[in-house]
Amino acid sequence: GGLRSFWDYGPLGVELKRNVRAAWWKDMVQERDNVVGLESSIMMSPKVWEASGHLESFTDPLVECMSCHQRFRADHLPGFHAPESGHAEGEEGTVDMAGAKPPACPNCGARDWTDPRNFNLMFKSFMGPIEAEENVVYLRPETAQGMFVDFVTVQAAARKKLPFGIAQIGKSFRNEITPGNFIYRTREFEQMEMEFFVEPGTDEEWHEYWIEQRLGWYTGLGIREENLRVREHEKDELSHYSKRTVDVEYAFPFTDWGELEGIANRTDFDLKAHEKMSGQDLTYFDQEKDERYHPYVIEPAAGVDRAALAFLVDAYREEEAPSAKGGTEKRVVLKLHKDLAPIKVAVLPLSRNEKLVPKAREVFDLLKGEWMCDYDDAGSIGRRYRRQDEVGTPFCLTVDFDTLDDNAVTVRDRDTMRQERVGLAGLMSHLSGSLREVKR
RNA sequence: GCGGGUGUAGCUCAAUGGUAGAGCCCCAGCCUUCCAAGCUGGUUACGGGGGUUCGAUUCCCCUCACCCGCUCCA
Repeated sequence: GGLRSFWDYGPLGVELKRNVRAAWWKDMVQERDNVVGLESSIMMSPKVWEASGHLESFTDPLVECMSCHQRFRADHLPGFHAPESGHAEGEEGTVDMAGAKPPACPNCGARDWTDPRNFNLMFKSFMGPIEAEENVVYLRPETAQGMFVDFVTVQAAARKKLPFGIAQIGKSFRNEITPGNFIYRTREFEQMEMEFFVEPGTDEEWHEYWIEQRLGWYTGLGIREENLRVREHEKDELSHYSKRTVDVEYAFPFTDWGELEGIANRTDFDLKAHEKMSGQDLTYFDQEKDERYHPYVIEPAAGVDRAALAFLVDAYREEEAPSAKGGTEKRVVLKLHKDLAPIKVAVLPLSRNEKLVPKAREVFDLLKGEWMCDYDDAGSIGRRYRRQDEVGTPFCLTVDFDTLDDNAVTVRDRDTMRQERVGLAGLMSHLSGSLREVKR
């Protein structure tokens, strides 16, 4: 049996996700001299979540109509007192009867409610053998706090001056009330977050910069522009830490638009909050200006799983292709960007002929150290091409009887289905050129 | 969590109160030497538990999971 909202990625899915992470890391860390990486732990001192506001603001007080069983946020209905914030989930509030009747249910009009109940979105556990309140620990609901808590240490160790960023990829956990839509909203998910620390006053400009950068990342990896948009958050939907947030949204087939990434101006909220809680000085010393201040933070926060899903959906095509019998037939092909394709090269002997197989193995061995390759000798060559098309493999190499004489293979292109003859001596460099990242 | 719906093979479906078939896929062999060919054979399923019954995939209950809506976010 499964567990609601938890998913496993199979052999191809795990490669796709690895490639999404790698593409992000390359773009955000490797190719920038003002961004460094970090891997912080999933469990942190509960004080961190107290300081960040997640213990308080990640709590939704819910009431349920006893008549129609619809649920509403208690603080959105007049007459309710939510449980005092910052306390344990499950704690009950009260109905304020001083204000006459309880509110009418917006759905059915009844006035019969359950008591408001706090629902915190953080998973919790207990550290050590005693399951007591003082031993409660939380699974992080975002990776960002690691960057804030470690800000001073990383800044000093990496010897970075503002503006600079700290990037992290890792799992986060949120006890969502309603997960769903496959891997779109899950309770365990993976984030790619970067906190970019800037001088206050330059934050709005940098915000614009990162919005543009992040859009370019998606389109550079093949997402069609018409399926992307940027949406400004309304004032009342801003997170507790945010001055301004825009979402990068994708036109998922199951919803009109769904969020891929949030790009937030977190101001100096987090650094100041941690400073207050810990007593540690979290200011930055600006040598040129000879002053100390709390940097503002611009945060592009993306979901690995959502990005993978968007890339997958966007790449799926059904095409008319000529068939061997003369007519046309449907060809299913994943036109994934080459950087994202789970398998880069498939090695296919034309048949299981005893002379072809060892030669094909030789070609596979030649390439396997450099790229994720597949070896397949089962079925007709046409069938094997289509299999690779379906999983988005950019190139198929066919070892035929001529190979035994000319030491060359046929390189077949996924998108054009065209073939060219390439000698084994130049095969590596040929493929390197073909698979090289498409520069924006 | 609440309301509604649904669970049969990897996928799409079928049948049945007497323990399940098909197409596609997959595997093996033959054949075949560049775009899902053909022939032969083969693997794989009633989500789980309980009840009624001589017998349950079928009827009932519970449970788990998925889909749609409410709600939320990376």
